[in-house]
Amino acid sequence: MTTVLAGIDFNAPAHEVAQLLIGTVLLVDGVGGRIVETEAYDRADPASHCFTGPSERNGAMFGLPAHAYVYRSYGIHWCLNFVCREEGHGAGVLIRALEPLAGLDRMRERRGTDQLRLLCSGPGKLCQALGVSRLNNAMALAAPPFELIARTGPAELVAGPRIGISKAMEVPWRFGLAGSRFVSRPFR
DNA sequence: CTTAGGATCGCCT
DNA sequence: GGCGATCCTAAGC
Repeated sequence: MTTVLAGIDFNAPAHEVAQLLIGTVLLVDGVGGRIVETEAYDRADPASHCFTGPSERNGAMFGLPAHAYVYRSYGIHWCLNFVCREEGHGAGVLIRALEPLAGLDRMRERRGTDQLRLLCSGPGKLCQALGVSRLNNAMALAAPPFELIARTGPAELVAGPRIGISKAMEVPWRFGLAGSRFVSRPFR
């Protein structure tokens, strides 16, 4: 099984994969859009779920690269990560926001809003819009229902501190597509 | 515009 | 028993 998908080698540091993912298109069962915001988390990172080692919840992060790690946030929302592997350790990239492109009607139905900007502008929102749940945990990104499509041209990136964490707040591992109005919060 | 609080699950100390 | 890689709503300025 290859670790290369959409021209990206997932057997690489999470902060590199996080940048390469910006601009690629993610579909789940034909529903999705362009990735415009990501965050990287790795094994040496106190803010990461894998920092303290494998557990029932984070096991997928220590599994195969180019697979999904889905966890429940605040007991309510689902969040989707792409598993990377650095030096044999677990790491992941949190998918934080998409620019909606395909399956808009299904997204509107699942999200309960007509406003394009509110469909996928956050990790919990995009999982709801794409129908991602625990069922998708540890699934290969190379096979249905997942589909990852390489970007056609270069992407201009912006970076900043990650959102919603209380540790390692100085690490600038939040990445976005410059100028996109579909990010969860503006970059400054 | 900003801030505060509630929902609610699983892991951690 | 505490605390999140969140989101929504309501209230305050």
